Amino acid sequence: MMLTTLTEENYLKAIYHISQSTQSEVSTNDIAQKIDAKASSVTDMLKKLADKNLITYIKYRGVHLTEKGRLAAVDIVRKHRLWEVFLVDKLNFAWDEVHDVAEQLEHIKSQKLINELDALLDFPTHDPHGDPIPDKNGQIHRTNKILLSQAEVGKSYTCVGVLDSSSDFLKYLDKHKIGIGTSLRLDDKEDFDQSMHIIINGVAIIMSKAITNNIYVKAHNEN
Amino acid sequence: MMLTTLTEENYLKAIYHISQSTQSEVSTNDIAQKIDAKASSVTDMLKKLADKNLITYIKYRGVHLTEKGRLAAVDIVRKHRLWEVFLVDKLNFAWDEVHDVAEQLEHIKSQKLINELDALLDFPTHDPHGDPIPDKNGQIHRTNKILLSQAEVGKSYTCVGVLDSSSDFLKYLDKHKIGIGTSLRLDDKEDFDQSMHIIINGVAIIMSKAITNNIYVKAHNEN
DNA sequence: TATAATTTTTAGACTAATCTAAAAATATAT
DNA sequence: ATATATTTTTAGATTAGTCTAAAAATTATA
Repeated sequence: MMLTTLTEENYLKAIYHISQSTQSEVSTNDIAQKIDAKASSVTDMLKKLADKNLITYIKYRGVHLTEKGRLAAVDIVRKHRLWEVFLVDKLNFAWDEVHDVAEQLEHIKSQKLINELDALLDFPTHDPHGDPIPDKNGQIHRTNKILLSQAEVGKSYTCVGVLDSSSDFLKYLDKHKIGIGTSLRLDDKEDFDQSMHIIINGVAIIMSKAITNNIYVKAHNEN
Repeated sequence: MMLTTLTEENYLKAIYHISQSTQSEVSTNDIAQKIDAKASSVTDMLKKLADKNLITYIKYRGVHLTEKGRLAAVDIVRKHRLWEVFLVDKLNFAWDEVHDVAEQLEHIKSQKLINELDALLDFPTHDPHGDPIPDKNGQIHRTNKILLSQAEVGKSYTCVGVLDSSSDFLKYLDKHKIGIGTSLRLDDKEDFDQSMHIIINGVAIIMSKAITNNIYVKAHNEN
């Protein structure tokens, strides 16, 4: 098993995350934007990753991860999310403070470390933002969640995750006492701007589409 | 405050540890040996560290840490030792397994992380090998320990640390149920080879000078 | 104290990851 | 279908950290 450098790992992770949303081939520019590097730098790295059989790369045609590359990427995601749980559950980090530190911790190389951490945290299935934690074999147990913006008026939901994990957005949620597991009911929806009337803990608040588009929920009485 | 790279941190730590044993100026060759690099590479790095005011460096004369450099080095040592405690106390690592992982973890940059880790571990003062953990201000609380080889026949002692932390040596100690906090009594000492007759948990064992030279003890009824 | 041995530094080169600027390929629009 | 715009790649340079080989300085020895 060939060692991956920290930089390679960051590229794999970026390709993985982009391919999650686009489904199709991942473009050089998209990676460049995600990594915050120039497209020319990305091209160089893509050649390197292709040489290592971590991606398939055809000039001008974009890339996708090989199975080997996907496993490597998922392993980093697993570590990232486990560390996030550790930071929140054991070290009193707020959920908007964990990302930068987890970005560093995810690159620590030790199988025993991550296995024991998993056990210490009691084998969590989701990170503090509601994202699923891949298991040891790279399997991801997905919940059938929808965006709050897609919810039906009159129904009740549980908040199961967030799309945007920016600090500003998470602070908004904290301010309104919304977190993973919070129950809410959609009372009404304005046709004009899609803003929603939501009841949380008996309190009514109005959320703009910008907000509801970034909260994942699961309908009550579903699995 | 200027950021230090991972490599710079490793050099600072090496210089710190060497200067602990030698007291005087640290030589290029000693650093090269510790870092496992060529002397020419070390010279290059010394210039860089001197430019950053982390060491004072006079060509051909060796180096020593400035106060700024000492604080940076001690901060890394603090992190290393706290992580070692974490690995042993929370993640079930044996004391001969912690070093390599702690070498990686010590470079994670987050003040909050290390403060919270310290609290989680209940503010430990010593790492699993008995070495003192520097406090937040870089102060080190030293115990007046002696090597077991210097102990007096007939007296009782407590094991407070080890000099050699190699895996082989630590496994030897594990095998004979010797750890930090273990009580022992020096029953006799051979003039010929300085081997010692030690009583541990009522069991008598004989230790060669090679062993007793690597165990730190504190006499009973001392502070 | 002159010579030999050792240590340290310099000079020049290499690798990984990055950049800018220009060229090539692909996609879009008239 | 041709021109224009965008994306991607190439070419060449840069930086951090490392190396080898040779030169310079220091230390040890006779």
